[in-house]
Amino acid sequence: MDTAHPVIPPASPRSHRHWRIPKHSPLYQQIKALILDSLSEGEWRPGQIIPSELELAARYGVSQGTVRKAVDELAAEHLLVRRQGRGTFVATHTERQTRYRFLRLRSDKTPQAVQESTQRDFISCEQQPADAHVAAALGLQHGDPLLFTRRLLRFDGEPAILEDLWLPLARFNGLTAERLIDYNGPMYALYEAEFSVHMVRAEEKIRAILPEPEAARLLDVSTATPILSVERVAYSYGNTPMELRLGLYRTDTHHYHNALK
Amino acid sequence: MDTAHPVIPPASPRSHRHWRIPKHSPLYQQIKALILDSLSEGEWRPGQIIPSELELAARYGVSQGTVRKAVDELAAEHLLVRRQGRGTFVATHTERQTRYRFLRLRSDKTPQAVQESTQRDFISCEQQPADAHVAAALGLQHGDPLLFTRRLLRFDGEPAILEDLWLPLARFNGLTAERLIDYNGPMYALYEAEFSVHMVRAEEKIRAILPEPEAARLLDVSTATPILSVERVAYSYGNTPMELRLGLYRTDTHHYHNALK
DNA sequence: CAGTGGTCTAGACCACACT
DNA sequence: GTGTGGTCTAGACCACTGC
Repeated sequence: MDTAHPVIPPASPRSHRHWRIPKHSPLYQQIKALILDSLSEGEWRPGQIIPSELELAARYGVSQGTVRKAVDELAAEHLLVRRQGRGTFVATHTERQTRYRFLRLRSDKTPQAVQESTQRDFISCEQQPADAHVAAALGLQHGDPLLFTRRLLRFDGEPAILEDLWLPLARFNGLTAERLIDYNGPMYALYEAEFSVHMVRAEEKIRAILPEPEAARLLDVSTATPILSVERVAYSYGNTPMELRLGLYRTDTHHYHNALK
Repeated sequence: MDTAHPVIPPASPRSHRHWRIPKHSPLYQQIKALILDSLSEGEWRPGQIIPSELELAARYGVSQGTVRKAVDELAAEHLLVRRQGRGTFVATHTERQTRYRFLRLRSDKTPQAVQESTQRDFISCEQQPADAHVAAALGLQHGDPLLFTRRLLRFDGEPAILEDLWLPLARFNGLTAERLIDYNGPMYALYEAEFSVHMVRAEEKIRAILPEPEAARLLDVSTATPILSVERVAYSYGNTPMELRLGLYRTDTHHYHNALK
């Protein structure tokens, strides 16, 4: 087996080590970092199975327990998914369970369940240069090419979210407006399937605002109806910002649900 | 040593076990539940040290590794805090790090840091019977006695939050209005110090609203300024709801920050 | 120095899934 | 049955804290 990323000297694996481990960081953290590298470099793609714990242990020249601790943490961070008896898989946003992981808007009537019938209407979808604000949020240069999209999301037919979305074209290989136009589904699933981009985490800034006339019209409310403004930056593996969203949420019929831990 | 909660027969600890473990749930989960019991029964109070891993292992008749896994999970859930070389402690809301764990409002100017200078003005503080809404949220009977409090929080002198708060008197032993009136600090710290009530988690419903004239006046905004409405139920150890809050957050100068993982 | 949590290993066995 | 992750144990050593 090719030891692609030797943490440690090529290494008699079986016997106790008597040479010093370079005590920079714990071994399992180094293993975690190596697995993360393989993820961000695309060695294992979203949805795919990764090598078994014993294989990884052999590959990195450490014990199964050490690999286990590394994988445990990556699973806790939702980067990997363990399935007993089957193996360990690269996490996805496509499964039922994780499909709407970042969507916090709930209906006032059925506060428990996640939205079932979601309808998406594209309002516009075009290439744009980055203005100062978007460039700052996404770590780009002023004027860098973006794909801009505006969509209206309806829950059970009722307008619920008006969402603007900016994607840096340089980070989505082969993305075009046409590609998105007739896609109807969660964006994060598309990113994974078409561009091997997996969103790991996101940060939101939430405010109460009054909508512009155009937004009010689309959301089917008056301009005097307060609206929740949700600005989100989503990050991929290396803490690289990949997407900026500005969502306008109707909270007269819905609410934003947050669990504090 | 008194084995107060024997998971398993009193137990020859040293030799390998050959009797069957009743495979209801993993051993470490049972240990976790026992530790949780000791926490909710007050055997170890907030801030106090709990027995060492080896002591717990002896007490429950399991290996150190099993105790470790149980404690690891409780630490991940912020119920315990591990300190290398010192011991394991019952988590508190009083430490610098965890002081404002549930407060998500950030200044637009200094989005990173947590609020430094917070001033609290009590507006009212009185006993009340529970109405239908509060009773439902806190799992009480209609009419059960509550302590109601309204406070205005200022950040750097500027009004930022107007907060209503309901506490079930039956669950706060010896709580009186007088006790709160001249207290100036985070509520959760007071609950721990005075009533041994530790908040473990909370759930929030967030909406955009227009404020009533009275609220607008106190927050020093017009009644046409949209305000963030944050309804929070906070839970103690046994998922017991202990507190209902209704916060009105100014988001013209601040924003609600949320990290999605 | 002794005592604590933190890391690492090795090996046994269990529970589950696929074939 | 074989192979996977999940649990449990035992023991060695490391890193930190406080006496």
